[in-house]
Amino acid sequence: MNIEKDIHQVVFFLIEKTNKMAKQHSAIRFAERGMDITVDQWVLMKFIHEHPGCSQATIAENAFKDAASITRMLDLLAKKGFIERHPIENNRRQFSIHLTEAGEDYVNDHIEFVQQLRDESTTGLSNDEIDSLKSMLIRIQNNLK
Amino acid sequence: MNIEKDIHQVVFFLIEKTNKMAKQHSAIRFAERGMDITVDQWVLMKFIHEHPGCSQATIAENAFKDAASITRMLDLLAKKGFIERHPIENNRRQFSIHLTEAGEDYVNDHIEFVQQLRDESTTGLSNDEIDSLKSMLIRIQNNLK
DNA sequence: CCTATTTAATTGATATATCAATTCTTGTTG
DNA sequence: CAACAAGAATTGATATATCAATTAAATAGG
Repeated sequence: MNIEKDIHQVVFFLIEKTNKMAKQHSAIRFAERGMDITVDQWVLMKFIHEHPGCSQATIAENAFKDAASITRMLDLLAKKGFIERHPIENNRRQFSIHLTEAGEDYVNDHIEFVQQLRDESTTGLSNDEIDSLKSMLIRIQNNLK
Repeated sequence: MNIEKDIHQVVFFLIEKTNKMAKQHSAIRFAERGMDITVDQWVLMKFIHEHPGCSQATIAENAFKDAASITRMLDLLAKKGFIERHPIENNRRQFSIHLTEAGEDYVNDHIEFVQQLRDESTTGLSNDEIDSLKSMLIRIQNNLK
C-alpha cells in the first residue's frame, strides 16, 4: 500500500501555503493602506514597541529568526528612521534597541488595523477551534525538536 | 479591552514557526543522510517525478511558488544534473520538464525516507485531529482570498 | 589576572520570495 | 493579415533565511 498523497493534502504543504497566503494578504493590505514596510518588519517594530531597550538576540529569539536576519532587518528599519541602536553603559557587546519617535507614531497609527487584519483571517472559526488548532501546532512543534 | 496577546500565542506566528521548524528539521535529517539538496528542491523533484513533462507554470502553480523562483530552482537542479528542460514541438514558449536518470534514481532512493520523516512529525495526533487541522487551515486560506 | 570559552553582532555566500520589466511566442480580433 | 493582447519564461532588484566565519567583548576557571 503506497498510495502517494496529493501534494495539496499533505499537512506541511497546507501549513506552508497558509503561511504564504497570510503574508501575501497582509502585504497587499499594507500596500493599500500606504504602509511602506514589510510584514516581517512590522512584527519587529511591534515587538520593539512592547519590549523597548531589548537586545538583538532577544528579538531574534522571540521572532524566531536568525541573528543575521535581525541585523539586516534592523539596518533597513534604521534607514527608514524607525529604530535606533543605543549603546549600553558597561556593555559594548550589545545594543539597546528602541523605536524612534517616528517609529512609535507608526506603530500607534497602524496597530489596530493590523490586529483587525489578523482577526478577519480567522472568522468562521470558534474559539474552541482556534485553541485546538494552536494546540495541534504546538504538538507538531514538539515532535520536531 | 485591548489586551495585546503575546506574540507566541498568535495563530499566525505559530503557523510560521511550525513551518520553519519543519523545514529546519528536514534540512538536518537530509544532511545527516548525505542528501545535498534543499527541502524545497526535493518538493520540486518529487512533483516532477509524479508529473513528468509538465511546464514550469504548472510546477509554480502546484508548489505555490513564483514563476521566477521556479526558473532559479530548476537552474540549480539542472546544474546538479537532476532535471532537464526539453523543447516542445510546435511550442517554443514552454519547456517540458523531466527528471534525468540521476534525478529518478535520487527520488527513488529517498522517497520512503522523506515520507517517514513527515509521518514522524505528526505522531501523537489522531487521524481525526489531522483532518480537523487540515480543514481549519483550508478555512483560514479561504478567508485570505 | 590571564587564558579559554562563550556571547553578541556583523559579514559573506547561497537559496528562496516577490515584484516589475523584458523577451519571445502564441492567440485573438478587427 | 496586422496590430494587439495574453502566456511562459527569464532577468534584475530587493528582502529574507541559513550557515559559516569573523570580530569584539564579557565571563569563567585555574
